[in-house]
Amino acid sequence: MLWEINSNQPIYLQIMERIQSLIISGYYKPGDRLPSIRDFAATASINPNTMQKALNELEKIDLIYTNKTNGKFITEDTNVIQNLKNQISIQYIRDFIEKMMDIGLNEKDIIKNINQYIQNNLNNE
Amino acid sequence: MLWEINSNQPIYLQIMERIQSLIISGYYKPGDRLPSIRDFAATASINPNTMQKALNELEKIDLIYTNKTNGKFITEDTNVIQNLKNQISIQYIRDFIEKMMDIGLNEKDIIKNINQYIQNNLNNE
DNA sequence: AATGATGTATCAGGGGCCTAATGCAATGAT
DNA sequence: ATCATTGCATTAGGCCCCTGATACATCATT
Repeated sequence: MLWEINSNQPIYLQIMERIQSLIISGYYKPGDRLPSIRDFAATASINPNTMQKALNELEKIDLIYTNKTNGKFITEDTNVIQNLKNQISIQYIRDFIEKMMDIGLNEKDIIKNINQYIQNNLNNE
Repeated sequence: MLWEINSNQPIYLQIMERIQSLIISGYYKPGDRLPSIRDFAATASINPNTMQKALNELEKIDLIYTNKTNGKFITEDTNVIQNLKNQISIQYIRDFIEKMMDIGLNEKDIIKNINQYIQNNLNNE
């Protein structure tokens, strides 16, 4: 698993989004136990305090919960996960289209370009 | 013109990308003179130092140039602009697809979702 | 009962970003 | 010549982020 850190955004937000994706994609399943903060931080090569901050963000939106001193676990409410997945995907699309239109491309350009990109780069099957 | 500032990324980078889009989209044309740093900063409601930092970034990639004490101007090399536009659009597509796949969507999902979004939200003509 | 693992909290130091306030050199306009 | 404009540079202060170190309470295990 990769934990690439880009310098232009707070690390704790990048980690937050990364783990969020792992949950939404199903890599981590409802009820799964996350690694301990210390282990998790070591794996991601960041400070435990920073990892804690990232996990707190995920707890704020009910994606994970804490079981006393047993650790942190993925929510068992699949609706929370599915709703977030829908919301995030729409947000990604919205941001993407906005950026593309900002540089002067219209709907047709966008559709054409992305189809072309996928044809050229992703159909390796 | 809107100058929305988001808190999770350095302001000078957001301003840099914003002006870059204005050039790429053709709002600012080759040879156009930009507002003075002081005026530009006031318009965007940021500090002149921050605006200067943003403009320096644009100058680094030869998108603008400085004419002594006359001000800063858009490059007259249309190739630089066109190449950057191509590069940026590919980068946006790449980042978008990566994020979408990170949350568990495949190529077909992506194409389907974005087509659906455009159908529902952008065809107001 | 003792130990280890876990979450949680705090403190100090450093770095980057942003603002505010100045100052300076060069150029164009008057 | 004088003045305003412009780019450019510097300094100081504040804020947030990140790290490193440390400490504490709780729970499960032994």
